Amino acid sequence: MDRKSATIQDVARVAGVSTATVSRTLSKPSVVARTTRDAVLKAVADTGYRVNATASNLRRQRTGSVIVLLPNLANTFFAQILAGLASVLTPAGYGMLIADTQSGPDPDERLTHYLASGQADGLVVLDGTLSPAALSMPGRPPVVCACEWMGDAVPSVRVENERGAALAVGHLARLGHRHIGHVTGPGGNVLTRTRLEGYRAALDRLGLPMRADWVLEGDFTMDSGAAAARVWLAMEDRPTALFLSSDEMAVGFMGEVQRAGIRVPEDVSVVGFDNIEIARHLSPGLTTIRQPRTDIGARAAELLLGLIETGASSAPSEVIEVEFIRRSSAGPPPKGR
Amino acid sequence: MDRKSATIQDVARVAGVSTATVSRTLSKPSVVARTTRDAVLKAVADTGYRVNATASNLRRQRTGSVIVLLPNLANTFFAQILAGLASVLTPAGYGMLIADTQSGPDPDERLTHYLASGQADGLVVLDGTLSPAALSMPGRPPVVCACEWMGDAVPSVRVENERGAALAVGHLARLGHRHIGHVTGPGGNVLTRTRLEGYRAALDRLGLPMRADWVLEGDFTMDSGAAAARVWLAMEDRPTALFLSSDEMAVGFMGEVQRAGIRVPEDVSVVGFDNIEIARHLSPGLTTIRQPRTDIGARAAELLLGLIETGASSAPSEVIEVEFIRRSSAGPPPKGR
DNA sequence: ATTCTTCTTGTAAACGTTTGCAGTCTTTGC
DNA sequence: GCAAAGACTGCAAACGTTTACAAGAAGAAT
Repeated sequence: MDRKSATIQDVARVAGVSTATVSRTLSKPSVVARTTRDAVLKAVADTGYRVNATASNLRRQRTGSVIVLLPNLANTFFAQILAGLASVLTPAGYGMLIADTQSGPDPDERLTHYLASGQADGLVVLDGTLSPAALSMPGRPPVVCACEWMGDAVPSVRVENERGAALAVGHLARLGHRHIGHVTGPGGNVLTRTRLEGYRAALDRLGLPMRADWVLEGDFTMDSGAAAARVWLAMEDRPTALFLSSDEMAVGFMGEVQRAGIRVPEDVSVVGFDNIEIARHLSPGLTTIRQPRTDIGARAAELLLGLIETGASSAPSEVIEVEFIRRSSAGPPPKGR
Repeated sequence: MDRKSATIQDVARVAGVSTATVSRTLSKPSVVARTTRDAVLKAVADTGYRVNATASNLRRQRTGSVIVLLPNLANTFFAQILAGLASVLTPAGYGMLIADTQSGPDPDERLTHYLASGQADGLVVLDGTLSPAALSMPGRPPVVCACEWMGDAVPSVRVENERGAALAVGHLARLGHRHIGHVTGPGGNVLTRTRLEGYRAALDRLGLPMRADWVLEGDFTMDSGAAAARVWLAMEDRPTALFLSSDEMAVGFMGEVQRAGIRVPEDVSVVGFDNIEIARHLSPGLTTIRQPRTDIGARAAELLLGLIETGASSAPSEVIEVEFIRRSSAGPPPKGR
């Protein structure tokens, strides 16, 4: 193998054919004759030729990569979705460019920037707080949302958020709880709204009261879970169980109340959402709603590749099933409640 | 703005200059006259021109991206390093391609593949189990290791692992522990070796016994921490304190012993390594050694960019400070020990 | 006035592919 | 035996930049 890697010209020379034939052998082998095909493949092997992706992309007017826009890379949740995305994109020959929407000043502007920059053949948006308005640009590359979503303009892959919330509340009710609180995600987030709605609807169906002061505002982070715990601790009339809109918040909540001497689930029951890896390693194990994050990523990638190949700009969204995971953080309410 | 984005030709025409001048205005403005420069910049603004990275890369014989090889994307630890890498690479105009070494069959082969593929201007390796032999290829792009390292052939960014271990053991000893165990990382890993060595040396300096059966084998995961806990629970003569080579293992360990009714730190003291986000949210808060992961990523990226720009193939490695974080998972040993 | 710098700009040749078009050579149908 | 169809292959023109080289203009030095 040479210092400089072989080009298609080298292969053509060695095989005694034109570069066109080499290119065709590699991209659509069916159109080239058996014997020449073999000769070319041998020459490819001999020279150690690898197609230069940059040149190929330039000629084919594509970039060979997709951009993933996410709010925060340093978050388990997104990392696993990334893994799912990568599992599809890499084999398909697409690179995955990561962009953190939080690091810059104006997230919306960054979205517009990436759409216009022509740096990518498609975008995956994991940050539902971005404004759909930015997407009105003509001739923009296809976009897919994963987990969160932005109206109906953009195809998305999401889970059954309402049903997840209903499962959580139903489990608590079945254990005997009649005072069930909720800790939400950040305001304005679709997940926040949908899960809150699921919680509300489930209480309604079960004939249980929903008290406004039992709905605490969080933002999906552990810190906000801990903050909610402090609010809960200070309450006069505490709910005996809480459904938290994310496992991270549940972790923060449990840690904080436990450090205050409260026992879970004897004194308070907790149900989370996500089933992050740590959930089963806590003490007690965290009862939660599983979202298959790797699958979500993989499906989103497939959806996007479909859009890219067909040139279509819209596609049906997908909803993936959630699963109730029973562990030990939720139990019967304390006596007398 | 047109449907098809403007090319350098369009800008040249609008500004009434040649494409060469446009290119120069954008890359080294100093060589073009003030007045023409302004005209070009105005034309750029008017046409909404953005340079086509693919064409630019082809001409400049580079790819504009670096590949990050990591063992497991779905891991908090790496995600945060990625964030650090991205914070430097993105502003510098480099894309970041993620490759999971575990997903394929032979990790070493994948390293070789990426080195030879010419898909990237440089590589960041986060998986120290790869073999340095793969790097002997001539004319390969520069490589930098982060966290882990591979002999002296490859420049790396790492933390003071031995000192970290010594801090952990020192703290436990100061609390009065004389029976200090250790849970290691996976065999063959440099971090495993170095931290084990730090643990051993610290015990030695303190005149404390080191018993082979108190050194348990783990692999940095929560599961392996839980497994170590089961081994510890079954011991006749248990150490009163453990230093675990990663926080994830400490989480797994604490959860498992707590579920068995053991209290931390009253019955057993625990110190981890990494200071992952959850450490302060556990109950009790996890005492640990902080590694600044975002910094590690950022430094590694800078090191790599340096190598790429200068064309050098080696550079001095960097060692970043660790910090002892005292929380509540380590306390005095039980009476009588 | 002539030659030499110093600045600034344009010309045109790459970079390594892919692909429409046209040409050659077989094969087939009549 | 000839025309038509089919199967392969090569030619050459893109794709959108960057940059070595040359050339022109304007001032400086002789």
